[in-house]
Amino acid sequence: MPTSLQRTTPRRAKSQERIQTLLSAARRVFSEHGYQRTTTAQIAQAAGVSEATVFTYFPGKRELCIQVIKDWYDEISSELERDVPHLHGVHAKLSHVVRAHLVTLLADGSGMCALVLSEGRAAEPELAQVITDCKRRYTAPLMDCLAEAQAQGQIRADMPLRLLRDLVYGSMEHVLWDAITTMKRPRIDTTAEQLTELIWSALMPKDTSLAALSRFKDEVSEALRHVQPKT
Amino acid sequence: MPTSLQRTTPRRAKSQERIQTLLSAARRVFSEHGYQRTTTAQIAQAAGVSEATVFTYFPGKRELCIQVIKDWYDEISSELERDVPHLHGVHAKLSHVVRAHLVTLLADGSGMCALVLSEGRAAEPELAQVITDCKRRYTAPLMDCLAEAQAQGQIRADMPLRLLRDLVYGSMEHVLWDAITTMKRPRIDTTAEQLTELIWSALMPKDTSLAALSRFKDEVSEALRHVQPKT
Amino acid sequence: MPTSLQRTTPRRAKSQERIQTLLSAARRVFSEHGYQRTTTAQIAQAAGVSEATVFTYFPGKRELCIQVIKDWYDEISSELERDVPHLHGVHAKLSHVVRAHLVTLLADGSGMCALVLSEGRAAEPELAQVITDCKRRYTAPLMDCLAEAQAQGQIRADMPLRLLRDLVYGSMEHVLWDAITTMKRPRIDTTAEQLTELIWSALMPKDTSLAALSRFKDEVSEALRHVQPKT
Amino acid sequence: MPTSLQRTTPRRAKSQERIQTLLSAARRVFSEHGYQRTTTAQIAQAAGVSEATVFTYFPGKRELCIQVIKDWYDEISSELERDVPHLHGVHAKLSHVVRAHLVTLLADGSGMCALVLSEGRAAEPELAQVITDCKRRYTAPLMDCLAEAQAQGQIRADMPLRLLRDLVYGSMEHVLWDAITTMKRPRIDTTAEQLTELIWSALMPKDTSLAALSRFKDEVSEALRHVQPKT
DNA sequence: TATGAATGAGGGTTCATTCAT
DNA sequence: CATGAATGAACCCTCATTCAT
Repeated sequence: MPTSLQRTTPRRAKSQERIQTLLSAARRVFSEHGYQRTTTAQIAQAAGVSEATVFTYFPGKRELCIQVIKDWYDEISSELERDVPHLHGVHAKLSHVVRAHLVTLLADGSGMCALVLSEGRAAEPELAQVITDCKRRYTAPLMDCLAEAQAQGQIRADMPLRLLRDLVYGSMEHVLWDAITTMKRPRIDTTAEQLTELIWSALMPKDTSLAALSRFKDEVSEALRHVQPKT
Repeated sequence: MPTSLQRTTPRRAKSQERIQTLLSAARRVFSEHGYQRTTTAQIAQAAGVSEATVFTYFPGKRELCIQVIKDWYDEISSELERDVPHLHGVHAKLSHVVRAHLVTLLADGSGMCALVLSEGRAAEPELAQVITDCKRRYTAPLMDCLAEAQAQGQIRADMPLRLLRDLVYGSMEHVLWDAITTMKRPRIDTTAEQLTELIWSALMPKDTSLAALSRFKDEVSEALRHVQPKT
Repeated sequence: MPTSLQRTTPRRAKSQERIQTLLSAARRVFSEHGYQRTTTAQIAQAAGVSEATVFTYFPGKRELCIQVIKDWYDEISSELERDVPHLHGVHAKLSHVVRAHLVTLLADGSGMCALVLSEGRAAEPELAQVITDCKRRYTAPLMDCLAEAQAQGQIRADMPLRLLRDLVYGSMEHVLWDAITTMKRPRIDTTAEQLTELIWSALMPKDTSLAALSRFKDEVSEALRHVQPKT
Repeated sequence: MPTSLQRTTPRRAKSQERIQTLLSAARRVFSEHGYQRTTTAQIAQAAGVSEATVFTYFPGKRELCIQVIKDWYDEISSELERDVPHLHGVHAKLSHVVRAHLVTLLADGSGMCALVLSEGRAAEPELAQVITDCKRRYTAPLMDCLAEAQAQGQIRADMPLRLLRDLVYGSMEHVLWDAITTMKRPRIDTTAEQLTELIWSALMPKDTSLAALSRFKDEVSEALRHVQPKT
């Protein structure tokens, strides 16, 4: 499609552009200073527009920040939703999610990590609620996987799923916040592997006994008999 | 015998009493509204004194909040330091710490939980620093125990201690914050036991062969499912 | 043609106009009450705007006052810089400066005199510094002239220039402050002439002797021979 | 008289002592920080008493400061009143007063100089009034002498006495304030001599013809320079 | 639509002074 | 008498938000 045609809807396009400019500027400023310490004046300046224009497109500072957070979660949630299904096995998925989480929140200098970790618990209740909601979708790919794994006995089923989520994401948040406050960036790969391993140990059914292994041996033998070529 | 007409907040109190009154009032208000949304006027009113009196005893709002937090951490840290040494075995200590943590932060209606969880990540850097420092002492009884246990091979030594701390306290914070935001108080006993059990599993030294097998099993199972779909 | 209903302080003014309005109002209020006793609320009221508007245009009370003082010194310094060079002879320049100083500071009811005399010595160090700096420029036309006159032997050179400045401006300040505190306005013309005469006596070289006059007579006679028409 | 007897009026003595302690402490603090920036708390602390005690002996901060200033002026005025009469001749008295003034205000580190110079013009009208009054007595020894000298034709009588006072004390104040703000202590002896000499020149009766000639010379010289440029 | 301009609604802090003990 | 304790009354400043142009 030719570029020139896109000029047929300049109004709308302009409007959308403006919104994007604002969101982008707002993300930058909110990331750097946090919600409370960011002023609408800073955002307007960063976006190169007047302060009033911010309020033309967003009802207020809070709503703008909410949108920023929603958009960001959209991005990283989409990524997970796109990638996780292609992985096979609970362990692989867990490993991927852990690594992706750390990479996303540590590797980029976006500061969004500090924003969501901080505002997720901040005094602004609406913000905290939005973050809580966004987290639900973000954690779904892994949680769904874990739920299924529990149902199939691949991981221990004697723990509420909710607690597993606390274990996984709580640990990671603690790691991240520690990194943020101490300003020491840990080796992401090592940390991801270690964290995965730790969590994995916790997830394992208690009865991973020799008996179970024995049963498993039979399964494998039987299976192998049916499989010849490299899939 | 004191004056027959006793007031809860006498108009003229001894310095120490007034300080306690103020700290107590401040703890109540800060707990309920968080640091930022609390005004010095609210604190003064809650303490039954004029706003200026607050500043007679504390240099400012921040310092008052810091003292509130320090005092609270003092209390719960002392408790741990008193009780933990009497327990024998890593598991017993872990179990106690987890349970005490949940009890302290969930059972009382003080709201201090929300305050420290929230302000520990909030925009006021000085507060966050104080909380970080207090946490160090608070987590020491368990962390010392875990360090020793690592040295003696009672728990896995292939993980940095720091990561174990993230696992333990991160999980708990997540549980707590979840409880705060959803306003659903979980069964403390059950949750404490389950959490202890989960963490304990993660801490156990790996029986390498079993673990490897276990993970191998997961991979193979997953592979089989795809190789011979719905046999 | 502008709107038929003109206000002295239109609710929406151009930035420059508002700044002028504020500076003008501030000059009035600061002049009357001095820096410390002036409140930002008073200035806002005098300018017919809200208190917040004051802070839209000036970083704070101090900066506003500084601007008021700078502007005022700009005016009177420019005047001197414009007029003094057209005058010939040290005496004429001294006479003009003294008269202009008294006229400026006594004749107008601006009260700026009291402000600069007072704040020039007040507790606010930044203000005092600004006034000191402004005075340097203000006194330059005369001081440069005196310096040159010293070099050419027209006035006594055995005194530090600095002391001559103290003599000239110290005397005048004392006269002015006396007028302010006693609320008696002296006859400006008379006072200016007398003060000039007093100072001039002090500036004269000690050796204005007959010998020098004798030499001078020759000079004049010689000169007159070359000059015919009325210059 | 034996010391023990003085103990028969301990109450009164104690009271007087306390007042002296307070005045002494107040002088120290006011001198250092100026009136406005001094708090009653500072004074109380410096005196080693409680803040309330200050108000037991003085109606308020202002009155205390007034007393401090009065006492100080008493001291230096008494000194002058004691010494000046012993001197003979106008010049000797002028010389002494100038020197004594500079010595008193520059040599001691009391800071009273800055206090009276500053508060003499400050926004607190009552203080300024007190200082004005004190100055009258302080300047009297010299002013009386000058008045008499005028009557006797020893110094020029064509100037109001008031103006001579402005000349003398204005010059000195300017010198002092300059010293205070630039923090450069001038050589007191040299400055005193030079200032005396300058002022003395101004005070001398005009030898009318010489003076007129002198001024005429200045005018002619200037004119000649323009009439026959660069001959 | 975009904005320059203006502001309402607080917030934290200071300090001279009062008063019951 | 001395004071520990308490406070009333300001004051400067911030900022999200509104509105006329």
